[in-house]
Amino acid sequence: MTEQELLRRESLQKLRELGIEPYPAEMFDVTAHATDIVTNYREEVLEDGTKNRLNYQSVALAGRIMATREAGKAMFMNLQDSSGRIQLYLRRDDFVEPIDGLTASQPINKSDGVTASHPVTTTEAPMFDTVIKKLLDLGDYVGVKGFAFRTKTGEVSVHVQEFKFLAKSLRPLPVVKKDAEGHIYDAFTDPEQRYRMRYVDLTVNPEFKQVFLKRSKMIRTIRNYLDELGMLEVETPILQPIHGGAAARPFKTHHNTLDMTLYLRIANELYLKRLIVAGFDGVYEFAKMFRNEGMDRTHNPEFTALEFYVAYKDYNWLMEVTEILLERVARAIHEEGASTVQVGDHTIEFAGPYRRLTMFDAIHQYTGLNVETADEADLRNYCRQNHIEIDASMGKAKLIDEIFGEKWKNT
RNA sequence: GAUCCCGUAGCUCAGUCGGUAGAGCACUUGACUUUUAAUCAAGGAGUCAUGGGUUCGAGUCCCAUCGGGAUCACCA
Repeated sequence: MTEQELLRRESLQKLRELGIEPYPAEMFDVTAHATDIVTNYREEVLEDGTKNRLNYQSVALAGRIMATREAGKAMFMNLQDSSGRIQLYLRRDDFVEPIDGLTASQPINKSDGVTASHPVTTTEAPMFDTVIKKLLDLGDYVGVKGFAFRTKTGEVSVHVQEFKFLAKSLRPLPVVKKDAEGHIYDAFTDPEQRYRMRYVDLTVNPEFKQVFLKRSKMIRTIRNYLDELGMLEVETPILQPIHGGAAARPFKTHHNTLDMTLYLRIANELYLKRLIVAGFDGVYEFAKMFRNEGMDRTHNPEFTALEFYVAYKDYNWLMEVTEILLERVARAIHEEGASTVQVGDHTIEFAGPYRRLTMFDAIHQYTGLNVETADEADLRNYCRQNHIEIDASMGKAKLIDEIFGEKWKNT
């Protein structure tokens, strides 16, 4: 264990000795979220200059402590909950109640110069001095109760009156800091770490939650549309005795009771088609597929695919459905319902109608090659000249497919 | 699968010509009652991915292995 992990276990132990449960089982009733308060907090300035706080005067928030700043007998923290971050303000004077088992720390001997505006108390504040200042670590889950206000530097904050541990964090979190100009320090950027420890990535880079939210919206939009078209959502076998429906290397496993080899599906196509044969007019499935092949950022050994199959329709119908589906998905992931998506320097318009052309026309238009009049030898020649890999087994149709794949899909 | 690059403190990184292992943040101790990359003072923290080689001496040079990244090929 690292030094920090040992220290955190020590603070855990000390909390328990003080009778403070670091992992309470009872519910903490959350009544507000960080972003709502920051966005909607209101206050008015009265004629005599005093401020009147208008809302969020009794709130309870829960989240993780991501940063602390000590300022003498006050303390600032950043609390991060599912909505975002908000600053907490804690004052020593608010935590003067004794704690069983925690006796006299050093008396405060700075009481000589007490001023009226800052009534420094000589009372002990064990909750503040020991528990919050010493035994709290970055990353701890806490619940706080208090009221919203605006600090003199203008930041909407929560003045904490009650502080409770909800779950002590035993491992240090990468600390990402951002300065006033937006420069990011100590960013958690290692792609390996980010992919394998998504829970850490999402904690310290919460903006990536957007990816999860958008994915969920996309799936829900597709599901709603296909349901609207009268299709039935189904689930088909993942463990298959014969891995059909695609050409890919499968993961292999063994069923003990049946004593037989099974494969994780590489496709669900054949089972969906059987359901059409069985009499359903339309079926679809969001299906995890498993392919035991080379992987990179865009090729996951377990990836999710959507397939749908319908009876009595044709490709014209499918083109229309595809247009509508893609446009709906594009609009769904934008707050303002935009149908365009920015990819690098390109803006892609997902709203239909899309240009429609045949495979032959597409090839002709983008390569000048007329595959309709060309014979097999012509096609082979073209492939050789354009460095398209082919082999002797390929016939005319396959050669056209290869040319299309190389020249059109990449355009 | 091919080529190139990377692996040093919890995090992000520096480390010159081969000569005692460095910085910021995080952590520990202390000061500070509206701070915000808080600040100030002091301190602790490392099997330099692993194994081998060259050398008086290797984080540094060479070889191998492992892990990762980028590009290309293939696939979705």
